[in-house]
Order: sequence, then structure tokens, then C-alpha cells
Amino acid sequence: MKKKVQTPAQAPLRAADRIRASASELFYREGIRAVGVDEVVDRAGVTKPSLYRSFASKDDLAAAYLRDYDVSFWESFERPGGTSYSNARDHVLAYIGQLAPRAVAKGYRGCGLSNAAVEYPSRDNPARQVAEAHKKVFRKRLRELAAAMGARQPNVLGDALLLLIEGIYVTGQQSEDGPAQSALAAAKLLIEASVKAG
Amino acid sequence: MKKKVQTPAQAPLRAADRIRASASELFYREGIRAVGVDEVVDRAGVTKPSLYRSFASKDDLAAAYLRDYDVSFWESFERPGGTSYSNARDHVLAYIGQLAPRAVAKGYRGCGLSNAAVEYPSRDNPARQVAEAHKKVFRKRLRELAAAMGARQPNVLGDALLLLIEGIYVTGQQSEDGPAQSALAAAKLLIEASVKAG
DNA sequence: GGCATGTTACTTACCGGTACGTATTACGAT
DNA sequence: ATCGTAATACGTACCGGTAAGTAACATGCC
Repeated sequence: MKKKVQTPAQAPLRAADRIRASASELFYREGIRAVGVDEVVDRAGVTKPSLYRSFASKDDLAAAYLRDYDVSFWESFERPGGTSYSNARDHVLAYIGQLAPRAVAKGYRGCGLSNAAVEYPSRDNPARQVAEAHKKVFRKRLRELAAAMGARQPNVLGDALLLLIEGIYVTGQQSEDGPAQSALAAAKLLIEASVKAG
Repeated sequence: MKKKVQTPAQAPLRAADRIRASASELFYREGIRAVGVDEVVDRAGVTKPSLYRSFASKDDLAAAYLRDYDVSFWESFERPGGTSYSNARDHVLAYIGQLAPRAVAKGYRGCGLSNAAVEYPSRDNPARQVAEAHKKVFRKRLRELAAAMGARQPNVLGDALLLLIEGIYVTGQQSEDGPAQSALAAAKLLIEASVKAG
């Protein structure tokens, strides 16, 4: 029997996938509003109708970009630096520890999801909805980790860590050598002060 | 010699001022890229040529908006709630104390300067330049206040407070009842831990 | 008169989105 | 095996709208 390859492993990327990749790069680096669909398809080496066959609108493509972003975010958050952690404190500190240096480096552009929420203040924008949903989960996860650390007020510590991390995202794209360089020390301080007997 | 009234106290707002006011409102609430110059002049009750008589370009108007924003920011930062503080700790906590509740309220849109930096990643954008310059000064000021608090590592505490505050700005526009509600407690913890003898 | 502004009309560029034509491939019937 | 058909996957060319910005001229006001 001959081998029939339905989705050949080595197949050239389909137009939709090339578009997703192109959009991810451009939307992240330059912002969603700043990038036109023409630029997206040009960089993907495809044409506009291919975009609109796979995505209902630019907003829809932006939402897809953020869904992809969400997936890779969780990979990097749950296994920071490629390592798994059983200790919550080590886990969070490892994430911040690998994030901070990137955030003070040159071309850093922060969190694609947070940036999208800034670009689209209207609640009914599809991209913003993805961002909002993501942030809700992220907050819950951090509160969970704070509880696992044994914080006296896990919700406060979780929120504080979230504020700190969002601060890294946003200040990291404002300047090089920004305040993110103190983030790890700040996180340690915060955790220490929240866990100690009070 | 006759008295000449240069800028009559009760004069109707000049076109340029009406445009600044209109732009400030719209750019802040909806984002700069999202707002067209037509919308700005319509709301100001003036016409487009008036805009371009006072501002070289939309980018220039955006920069003016941010300069105005910067001025009123410093008013609210240096006298949070309308009060002056001689104690650095009280000062910072008062600022965060009046910011946090606003940030968890409904239509909050964060910091216009930080938002602009998100919208315009390119360093040579005039609006972004205003934002970058502002943030540099703000960071310096917070480190100064941290030093006045007697922090062991004033730069770390100053940066930590900056990260926290930027976290409030950005998360405040992502959802209502967000993590900013824990910001004051987090700031107290952070300051406490940084000032105590180590 | 001179300054600030409004009026109108226009240019140029780009943007999101689409109607329609075409190459390639899968597959069933013969 | 090969032919016909049809779905798949894609490109060409274009549309209508809107964006920033400008030119030329008219008007009202100290």
C-alpha cells in the first residue's frame, strides 16, 4: 500500500499559518493598529484574499495572534527557562529572573496582550477580549502561587506580583536599563515580607 | 500708555486651546491612533486648518497632548489629593492611595504617557519622546523619595515603587476590580521591608 | 488694517475588504 | 491507468471609504 500523506510533515506552510506567523511578528513589534493587512500578507508571501479566507477580519486575525501569544506565554511561565518548579517561590522568582534581563534589553516590547488592551480600550473588541480573559487567568494563577508560598494574605501577594510583572512589561518598552533591573530584588522583598510571621 | 490686555482673562478659548482640550480628552480615552484629526476638530468646534495653523502635524499635536498630560501629572503627583507632604513615605502612599481606587473603577484608562509609548514603539516619534523623557524624570523622583524614606537600597525601592505604579496604570485599564486594589498594601509592605534595618 | 478664524474644496495615500479568475490536487468511475 | 469532476488553495485586480494634510479665499473682530 502506498503511503498517503494527508498533511505532509515537510509540507510548505499553508497560507493561514504563514499569515499567523507574520502577523505575530509584526503585531507584536509594531503594534496591531500600526500594521496594515497588506504588510502582513506581504511578509507572509501570500495575498490578501488568503487572509480573509482564514480570518473574518483584521480584528479576528489580531485575536488569533493573541491566542497564539497566550499559548506561548503559558509555556514560558509554567516552565521558566525550560525548567519545572515544584516550589512556588522558586517558580515565580525564576520567571521574573528570566524576564527582567530581557525587559531591560534593547528591542523589548512588553506583553502583547497588555499592549493590545492599551490599543483597544473598547470592551467588545475581539482582541481585547482575549487579553482580558488571559489576564484574569494569570491573576488567579499568581494568587494560587502566592497561597502555595504560604503568604499571610495570598491575594495581596498575588496581586502585588502581578502589578510588579505588569510593571516590568510596560516599563521595559519605555527605555533600556529601566526599573525592571530591580524587579527580582523587589519580588524577593515582597515575598519575604508577605510570608514571614506577622 | 494704554493698558493692553494680551490674554483677556475671560476670553473665549482660542482655537488652539480648544483643540488641545479636545485632543487630550479623545487621545486619552480612545488612544491616539484610534482618533482622527477630523474627530478632534469636530469636538473642538473648529476646523482642520485651525489645527494645522497651530500644530505641524498630528504627531506634533499628540506630543503637545502629552506635554499637557505631563504638567497635570506632576500637579497630582506632588500634591496627591491636593495636599503637600513633607514625609516621603506618606507622600508616595498618598499618591498610590488616591490612584488605586480610581484604577479599579469603571472607565479607567491608565497613564496617557505609558499608553503612548505602547502605541508608538519607534523611538523617533515625537509623542514617544515626551513619554520617555517623562518616565526618566519620574523614575529619578521616586528614587529620590525612596532615599528620603531611608531605604537601604533607595534605587531598588524607587524602581520597585515605579514598577508597582506602572502596574496599577496598565492593569487598571484591563479590568475593573483588578489587582490595583492590593497596591496600597503592597507598597506599604515594600517600603517597610526596604527601610527596616537589614 | 491686521490677526485669528471659518469655508470649501481638494490631494494623495492607504486601509480593510471583496468579486472573480486560475492552478493544483483528490478521487470516483470506467 | 486515465479521465472527468469538483473541491482546495491561491492570486489579480479592484472597490469604497477614510486618513492626514493643504490651498485659496472669505469673514469677523480688536
